[in-house]
Amino acid sequence: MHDGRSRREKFRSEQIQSDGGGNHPSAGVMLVHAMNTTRSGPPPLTRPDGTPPRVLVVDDDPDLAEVLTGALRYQGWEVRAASDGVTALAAARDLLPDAVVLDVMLPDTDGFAVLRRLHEVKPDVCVLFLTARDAVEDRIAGITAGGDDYVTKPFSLEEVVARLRGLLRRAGMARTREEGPRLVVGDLVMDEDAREVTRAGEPVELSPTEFELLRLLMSNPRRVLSKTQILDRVWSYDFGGRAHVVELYISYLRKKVDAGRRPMIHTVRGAGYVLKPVTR
Amino acid sequence: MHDGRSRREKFRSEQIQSDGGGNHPSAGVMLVHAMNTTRSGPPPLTRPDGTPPRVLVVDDDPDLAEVLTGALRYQGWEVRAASDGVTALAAARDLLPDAVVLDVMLPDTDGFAVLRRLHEVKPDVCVLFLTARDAVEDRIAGITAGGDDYVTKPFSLEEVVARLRGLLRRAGMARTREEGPRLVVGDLVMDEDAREVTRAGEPVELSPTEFELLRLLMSNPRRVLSKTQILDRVWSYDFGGRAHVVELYISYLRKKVDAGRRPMIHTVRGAGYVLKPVTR
DNA sequence: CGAAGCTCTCAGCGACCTCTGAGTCAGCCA
DNA sequence: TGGCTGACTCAGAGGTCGCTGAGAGCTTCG
Repeated sequence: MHDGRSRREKFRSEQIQSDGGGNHPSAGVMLVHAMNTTRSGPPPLTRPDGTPPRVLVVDDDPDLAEVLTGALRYQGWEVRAASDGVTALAAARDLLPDAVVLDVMLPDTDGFAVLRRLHEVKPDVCVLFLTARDAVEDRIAGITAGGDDYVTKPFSLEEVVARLRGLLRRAGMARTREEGPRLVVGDLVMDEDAREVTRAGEPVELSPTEFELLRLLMSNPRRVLSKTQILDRVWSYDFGGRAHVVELYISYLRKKVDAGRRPMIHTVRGAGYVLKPVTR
Repeated sequence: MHDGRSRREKFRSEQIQSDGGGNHPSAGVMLVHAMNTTRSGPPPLTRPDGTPPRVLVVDDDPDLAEVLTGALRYQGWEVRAASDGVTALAAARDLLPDAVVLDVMLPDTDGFAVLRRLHEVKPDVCVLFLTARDAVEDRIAGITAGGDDYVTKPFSLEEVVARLRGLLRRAGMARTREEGPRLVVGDLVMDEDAREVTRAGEPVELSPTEFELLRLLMSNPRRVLSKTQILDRVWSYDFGGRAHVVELYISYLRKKVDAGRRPMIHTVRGAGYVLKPVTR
């Protein structure tokens, strides 16, 4: 099937360009085929009136905005995008969003100014900041004290979605079916908030990447995910590596999750990986 | 039928660019006439109002566009084709498609731009990208943000159709008769997402090609498929092999699917193969 | 400043898949 | 019946895919 080849080669050339010049190639570039399949497992969030949550995406990079918009819409949420502060405020007044994804670097206005005005429009809005890694973390830290959150670029889609889901949940959006922020597949249980995982009651210690990968698998039980899909969702968009890392991390997960027990992680040769409860 | 030849040559040259000149002996690879018979088979997808899904095919290669259009129409869907970004958007406004098959290499526009405009026209449209395996220029190998997907050239028609069906299903097109992503013929059951096949409840292990072939047969129960048709749909269009492989893989399938049981796979001498439920 | 942990690269091995070739069998027609 | 064509199967070469150990660069933490 489609392996990561084209992607890989492309990254290669990008890397060459950017290795000479510094950091990330213009973002947006390789966001790409991020979540090709999967409407995923966890029950959707809804507003008190039963309608889907409303999210406003504010970023001046149209490609990045497009990808984010798509990813969030895919969660079943109502999404609108804006490319600068002025447009954002207009959209906010119209949409009255529950949450805003806000790039702190905007062409016309300072992100924080926008933030202030946003709260005037809708006081209880929660905000997920997008910020460069080396940006003034203190200011962010100060701002996010109020229940907001932030992620640094480059990020993975899985991460943005998870954070946003966390914000919305804390802001009072209920899950329709279940209550807890827990993923359960067979005797494998993940508490997303506490970042704890247990298999048959026994705790499983995972590194951040392992956790993220397992979350993706548990969100899509019984569904084969290709290495490319996994790469696109778990790793950040500027990752230049090959699909090989996925194998590596699957191998790590197996050692920790399946360790000696009956395996839940299965390889489907030529297709990808599946997580499914042990059947007898 | 249409000339398989010019098409073949065209594909061949494309592939030479990308393969670096791999040697595929010219063979009677004739795409087309794969789907020029009448409809049947798997439970069709429908839109909520009962009408067939609408799909827009955007590709600047008229031969490829034609082949795709034919294959999708054969699924019972309403299909329109466009050869560039501008035409595509116009067609999208008119047709309001549920899904778009989009070649990322378009003469006039950037794939990202088209994608953005498409979403403006119809926010919930889902997109299947076609991308060259190593196209240096397509910085978008995929762009899949939401419930989108992509396939790399050269692809097999079967793969495109399956992916598109997956997208449509997840986008809310219900099957008229059945619900799940499952194909059922007699006691033979295929779960496309989990990539699992069972016969009379017992699991059947299949290699990727075997799986693809069986999917084609199960999508066309009780219909005779010629070896050429099978070759065209299961193998990618640049495959240089002969029809002999089909016999070989049918033989493999028989060992695994029919193994000792009453046969479901039948040979129609001089015509092809059929899959049908066991009758008594 | 050293230790520990995390992420990723590299390389080797083993298993599996795909396809070729050749030999055999089965059906069809003169 | 003999000859022909089409279909089936076996065996095997070659390639691909996936798994894992070893270790290097980096960050974090004490």
